[in-house]
Amino acid sequence: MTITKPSLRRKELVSVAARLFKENSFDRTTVRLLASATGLKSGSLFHHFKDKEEILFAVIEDGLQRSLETIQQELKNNTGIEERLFAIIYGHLRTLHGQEKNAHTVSITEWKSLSEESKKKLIKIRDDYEAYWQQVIDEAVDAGILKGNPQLLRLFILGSLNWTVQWFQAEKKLSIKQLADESYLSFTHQAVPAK
Amino acid sequence: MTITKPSLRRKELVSVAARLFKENSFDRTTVRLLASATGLKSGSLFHHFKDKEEILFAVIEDGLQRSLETIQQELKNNTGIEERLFAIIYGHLRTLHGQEKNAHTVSITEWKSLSEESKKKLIKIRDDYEAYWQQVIDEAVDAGILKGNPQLLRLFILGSLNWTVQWFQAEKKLSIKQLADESYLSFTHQAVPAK
DNA sequence: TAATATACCTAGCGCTTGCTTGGTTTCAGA
DNA sequence: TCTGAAACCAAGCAAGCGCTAGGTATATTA
Repeated sequence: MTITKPSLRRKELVSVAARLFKENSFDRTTVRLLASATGLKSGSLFHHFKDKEEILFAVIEDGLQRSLETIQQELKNNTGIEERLFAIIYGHLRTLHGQEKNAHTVSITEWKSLSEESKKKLIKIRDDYEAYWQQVIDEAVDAGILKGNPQLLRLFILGSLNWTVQWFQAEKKLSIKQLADESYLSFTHQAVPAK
Repeated sequence: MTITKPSLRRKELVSVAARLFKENSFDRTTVRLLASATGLKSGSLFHHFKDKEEILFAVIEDGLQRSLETIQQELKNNTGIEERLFAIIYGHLRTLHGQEKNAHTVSITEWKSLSEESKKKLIKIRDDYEAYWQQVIDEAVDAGILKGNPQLLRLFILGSLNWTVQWFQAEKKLSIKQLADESYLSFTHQAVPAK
């Protein structure tokens, strides 16, 4: 076994880094800032990570993994196509705006800051995630709930949801649930099915 | 008159900067890189701009102005609500992906890199732009072409269109016109009206 | 043709960045 | 209680950053 289980401190660093990367961007978050936010000196970070990019990698991996698990769970618990479509939208928005939201946000906004090598390692999780989405959208188009090209629909819907990180603030005017309701309505032209 | 008309060189710098800011981001575009891409030495940039942020300001101002003029023109040439909705979508996508696309893209992706002071100066153009959008969407909802809360619809539609900068490459698989068609279909559930 | 402003270059300053090195503390297991 | 590894710190290096100062070309106008 070469994989060492992440230490408590490492987990803390990933969590704090996620917050800072979201607030200031990866480039403008210095190792000194991250260190002082954790009560460490800057040099000590490199006992836990070999370089700054490895921190970003850990954050994004965490964000992708979490969001994947969330929608897998959502889809397991819902069978009807209307329920499934709403569930995947809601799941996506929950990991973007709920608790521990920062990592998923960073995995979207800072993907471009990863090295090509890192992208290669993480693309599998992303592809998995998108495959789940594509499946649901294909079904929804077949059922006549959505209209248009399924692949483009996936990009349009995910795009509009991802873009919410630019403007949505949970519980300010709208709850995450309400946001999901409205998104569902905009794309399907019908209200969310009552449970 | 305190406003001096921009020199040829300045225009060239803004255009090249737009390209580089889009390709590498503002933070990772050094003044040395921009200078050498224009055949200048790094110090000479500061004869045209007082600092690096002023370059970003000029790029974003250009991008906002251009896109505003485009949709104003589009709306002037179209009267029916279906045509107007399609026209504003198409106009937005054209400034994002057509010729001179870089500035509009940067005005979206690098807005957060502006100082608060700069944002204040430019927010007026952005507000104008969004007001045109809101107007069209309000009309479309009234006419029953779109379903849902008009304000949120604006955010969802613009979000999905803005997100295309992450994945769309003009003329590779789809033309900009086709992309606009598909977007219109996804949100309205009906095909674009024939001219 | 001389005067003047504009455009550019050379050289480098001062600062911040990610990261390293070498030594010290902390703490779990024998 | 001793020992070794893991976790941390103090100090600072090398490189890159935005930007400046002072001088030189180039072009315009009188």
